[in-house]
Amino acid sequence: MTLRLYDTATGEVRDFVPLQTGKAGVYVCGLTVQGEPHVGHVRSAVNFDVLRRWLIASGYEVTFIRNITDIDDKILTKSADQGRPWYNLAYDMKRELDRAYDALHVLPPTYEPAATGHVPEMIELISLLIERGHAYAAEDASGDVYFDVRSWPAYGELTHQGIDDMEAATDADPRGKRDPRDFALWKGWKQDSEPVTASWPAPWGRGRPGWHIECSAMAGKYLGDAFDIHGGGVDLRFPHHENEQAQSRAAGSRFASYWMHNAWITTAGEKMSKSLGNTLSIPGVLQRVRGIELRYYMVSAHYRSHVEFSFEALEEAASAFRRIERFLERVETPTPGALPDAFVAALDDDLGTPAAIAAIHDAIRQGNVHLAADESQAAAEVAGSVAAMLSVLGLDPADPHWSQESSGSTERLTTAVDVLVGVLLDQRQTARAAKDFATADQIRDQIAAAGIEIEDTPAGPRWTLDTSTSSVTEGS
RNA sequence: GGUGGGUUGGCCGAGAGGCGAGGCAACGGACUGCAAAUCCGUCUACACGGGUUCAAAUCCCGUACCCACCUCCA
Repeated sequence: MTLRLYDTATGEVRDFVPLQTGKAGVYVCGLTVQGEPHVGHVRSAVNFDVLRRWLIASGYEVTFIRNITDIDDKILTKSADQGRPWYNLAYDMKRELDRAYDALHVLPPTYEPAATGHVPEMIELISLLIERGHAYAAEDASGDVYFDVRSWPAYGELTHQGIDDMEAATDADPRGKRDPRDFALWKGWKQDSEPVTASWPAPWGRGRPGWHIECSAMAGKYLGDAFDIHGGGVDLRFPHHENEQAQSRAAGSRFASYWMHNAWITTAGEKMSKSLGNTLSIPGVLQRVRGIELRYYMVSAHYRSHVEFSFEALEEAASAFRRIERFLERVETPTPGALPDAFVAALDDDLGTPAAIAAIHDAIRQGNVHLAADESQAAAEVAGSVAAMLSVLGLDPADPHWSQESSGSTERLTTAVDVLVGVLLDQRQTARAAKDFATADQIRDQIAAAGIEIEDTPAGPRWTLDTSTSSVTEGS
């Protein structure tokens, strides 16, 4: 069984053949840190995190690079509006992003290069492109440097477009471009509107790097002139990835062997208005469900499928996930288990996470049957297998990462609640033994009103927090 | 205009010529003092119109509607 991946460049699912046996180099476009991360941003990160975990589980030694863009027009504009240095805004938002990644258990990359830390590499690359006749300094006084699209016949190959078929750029300002589709590799410093801290010296004058050149320079530095997989959101295919590939190849690199793009997650056809944007920010969504449940929701759809985000669907996914957790909780000590063939086949088929999750649910039904039949050994084996599958998807509830949030005081609180609920449950058991069911039910209702669910099991009653009732009501 | 994708049961969401993915919800049954959890069962869907085929949700042609990208975007 070999891993097969959908490659945007060829438009088909094909066998993954790494450049070096047993190794995989992956570059994923991270974010421009200019605002609070929302569910859409994180979907990309989660999808490529699953890719990474699966490569590792399949025996690959993975080098995983995900950049951050910490200088661009928006950052400069926003920070100016907010009256603070651009690097402070970028840094704050970067920390916000880290928190979001962490909340979703997205593993830290091998390295996370920032654009501002790689200006010399970019200047070197731009110089090379100029030397080779694929880039030129603007024919006006802007100080910009552009990539010459017409000098690279393969331009458009990634997205299967011909230059002449592209809509003429409506962007009003052709500046000193030879062709409207030429894109900026270097942006000259605008003395009157941009802080000097946002500029770097270069052979063609002070300025800052264009967006596309960043990724080419950083991917080249950390993964070499040829690497296996380049990923990002669908919207990045053009122009970002097309441009990246063109400039890297024009500079003599082979660049990525496979291009993977995740689909969008959107809301009911509406634009992300301010109010919607707020509720879809990661901290906002995490007031409704736990991070592990949000991750399950994202993983339960295929990464190339467009997802229409809704809290209803999210809650539904959370319910499904709780079924998984309940099974795991009922098994005392899982025996380390292997990944079922169906699960492996699912992920090998272009990361078929929905089928992989179906395999998990199949195992759980089987495990529940074992539990019902009091076959604890068999159940423990199933639980081990389930845990192994969940772990590959970053969804193992037993992973210490997920309990990180509960600090020592939370643990003590849990213990305290356990004792208190225990007292009530003892009273209820006494009432039940006396067949005083009215009292027994009254006690259960009181406990339920506090958000705690009671289950009577052969081993006695047990309580769990009722996570399905949202602790937070929607604001108006 | 160009490029890419979509329309699946009450809902979410897979599949991509034949074998009822999976989940959520609902309903019936078992279990329970009653519940909950769990198990068993029920709900047999693929936008529309043609065509190919022994066989089509899946392939082909056409129609409708939707979305993304071609400008910053995960």
